[in-house]
Amino acid sequence: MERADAARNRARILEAAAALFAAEGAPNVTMDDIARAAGVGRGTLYRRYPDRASIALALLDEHERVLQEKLLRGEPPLGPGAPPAERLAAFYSAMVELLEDHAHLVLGAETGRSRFETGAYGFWRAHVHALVTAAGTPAPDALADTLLAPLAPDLYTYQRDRGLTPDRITAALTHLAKAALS
Amino acid sequence: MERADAARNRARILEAAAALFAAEGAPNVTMDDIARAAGVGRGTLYRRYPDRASIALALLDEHERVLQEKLLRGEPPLGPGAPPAERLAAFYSAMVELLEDHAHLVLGAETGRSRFETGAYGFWRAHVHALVTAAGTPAPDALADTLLAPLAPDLYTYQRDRGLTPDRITAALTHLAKAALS
DNA sequence: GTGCAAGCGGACACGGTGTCCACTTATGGG
DNA sequence: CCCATAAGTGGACACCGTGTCCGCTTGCAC
Repeated sequence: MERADAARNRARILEAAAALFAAEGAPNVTMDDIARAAGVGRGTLYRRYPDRASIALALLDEHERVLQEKLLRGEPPLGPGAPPAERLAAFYSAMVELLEDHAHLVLGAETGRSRFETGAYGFWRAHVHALVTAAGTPAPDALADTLLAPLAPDLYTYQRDRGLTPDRITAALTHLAKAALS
Repeated sequence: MERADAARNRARILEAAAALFAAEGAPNVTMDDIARAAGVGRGTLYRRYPDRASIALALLDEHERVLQEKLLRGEPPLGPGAPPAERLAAFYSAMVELLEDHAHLVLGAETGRSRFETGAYGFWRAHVHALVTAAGTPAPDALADTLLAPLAPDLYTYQRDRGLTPDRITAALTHLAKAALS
């Protein structure tokens, strides 16, 4: 059971972190900043979240769960029922939305390889792997990662900064999905 | 004009850095390590290379130039003359070879977004963009980045660590190339 | 009200980065 | 051949972020 003050502090930490990530960009926010903004000590912060990535993960968790639920049990084409190529295209489109809303705040903290170690990546990977296998393409193991690569938060923010619109990125991904799983 | 001792130190720095990157993995090597191994002071090191990424870049430069030359003026299918889909597949294959030889040593230093800021990425991007445009696909701007994403060094080392072989990765990329630019 | 464990927070040590400046040395002109 | 000079050198230093540790506080159950 969690003590009341602990719960309150957890909420304050997440709230403060979300605000700071949004204002400064996740990589520019230090653990110290977060602790100070939340009005807690460093020790308290580290007790729950050993690093920035785990805070980002906690902030993302809810949004990811919603999408995961839709993939497993939602309506086609996102959920089961549609042909693999269309399910992949729908997944891409949903992920672009998710990135558009949250990449600049949060995903920036998942720098480099740590991205692949998260549970979320495992889920996306399993989903795409199933689609790829259903479509009967060669080397499904490798192809699943390959098809997830364009969703790297780093790449997305880079593309957005270069002036590409979400629509245009989605268009490219839709073409890719249809072509790769035909 | 560069003084003789400066040239000698530059060579020693690059040699020491290459050895350390190979032995310890690029992210685990500090600037101090490199300076000590090269037998120069920190100031000397920083004078030429302000960070690890610039050292990695210098080490990669030669290999990248060779491939770039082949893309511009080499034999088909890598060079001009073959259909876009086959040129892209050949490019993927060559990049996998390059990653296999050097990713674990060097590309690890190009962490996160800095990858996109390098001249090399610009070159790959222009090349793929030309192929994509020639193939007449929609949203060529976005698609060029999308098709380069699977070559991220982070992803490559992750796939290799998970047991995927270069052959298998190349197979997935070949399928992707043929499918995307048909 | 009281005992106590969970929670708290700031002080601390560590390690890496990047800067700065007094010293050294190669180089080219006299 | 030697000297003036500017490029080059190297290590000391200050700064910053991280993560840990431990004495104190506080909520909770009885």
